[in-house]
Amino acid sequence: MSNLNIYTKKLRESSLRPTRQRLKICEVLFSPDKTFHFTINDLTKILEEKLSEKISLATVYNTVHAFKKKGYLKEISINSDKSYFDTNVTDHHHFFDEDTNELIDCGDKEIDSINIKKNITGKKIKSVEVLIKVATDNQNQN
Amino acid sequence: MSNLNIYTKKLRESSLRPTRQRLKICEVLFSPDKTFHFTINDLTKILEEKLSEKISLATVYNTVHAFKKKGYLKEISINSDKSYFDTNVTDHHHFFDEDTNELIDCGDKEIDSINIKKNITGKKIKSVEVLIKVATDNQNQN
DNA sequence: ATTTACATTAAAATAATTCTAAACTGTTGA
DNA sequence: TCAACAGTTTAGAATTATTTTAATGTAAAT
Ligand SMILES: [Mn+2]
Ligand SMILES: [Mn+2]
Ligand SMILES: [Zn+2]
Ligand SMILES: [Zn+2]
Repeated sequence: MSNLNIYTKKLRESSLRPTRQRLKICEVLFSPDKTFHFTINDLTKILEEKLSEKISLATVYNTVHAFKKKGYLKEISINSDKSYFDTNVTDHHHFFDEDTNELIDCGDKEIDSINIKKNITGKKIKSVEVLIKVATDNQNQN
Repeated sequence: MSNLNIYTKKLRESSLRPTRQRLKICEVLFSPDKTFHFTINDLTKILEEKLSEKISLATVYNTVHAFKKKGYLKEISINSDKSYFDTNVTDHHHFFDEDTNELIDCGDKEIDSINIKKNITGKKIKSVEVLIKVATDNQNQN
């Protein structure tokens, strides 16, 4: 199946029509051979570079959220003013480099599986994420 | 030592003078026998209820951030528009109830200790946090 | 008591995100 | 084929959390 068909399928499955703008977003998100992390701002900058015509912020937000809802993108929990997204939607954890504000994958094999002994009555576990914050070892003396 | 002296000490150690407003914030944060989670908005509402005089939002933000920097408060990573803080500054993990937007502690004993087999060269681990998102088991059919 | 440094505050600024409403385009069925 | 409809794009406005500003007030040092 051609990339274009793959993108169209993903869009249709997300209840979105395959428009010019959305196909361009797909190309940026899903054609690289490596998965990656991005903010809406990152994605918009990449799109502006690759694209002759402008693409509106609202369209980027809408499309990313639709993909997230469908499970084609994942949002990462970080205390930050902006949201981070991940094209790697498999279960995995993250390092967050506080110096560079960069997310780094931590595969399932690099961390022992999390065993939770408590449960919340009436509630089901939707996700379990480990976030490991790292920084250069400056002994941060207040 | 009286509560008042404890608050004054915490403030001084955070390089803050013990003013009327800040002592009130301390009372709300540090007098309950149980630790709790809050947003700036929560805290402001509590203060408004307890207080005759108004306290400015800027003061709440400044004081909370100073306490966080000193380690008297902890910020919790959640994908949300607002920041969550915790008066429990010991190492522990969290459940986040997506229905109610409520944080629930998950003590160290309720989760096996996290063993990380990977490290980032030149970087030191600052924190390891597990966030378990839960929700009522509605089978969320897109 | 006077001086100084720090604090409080209302209001403005900033920044991420969402909403609005008008113009546009893909899709469908007559 | 093509009108009609439903969904889409967009610029800009609105919203919301947070930070900054700058004028005024207060704690602490002398
Ligand atoms: Mn923040
Ligand atoms: Mn968000
Ligand atoms: Zn990742
Ligand atoms: Zn907690």
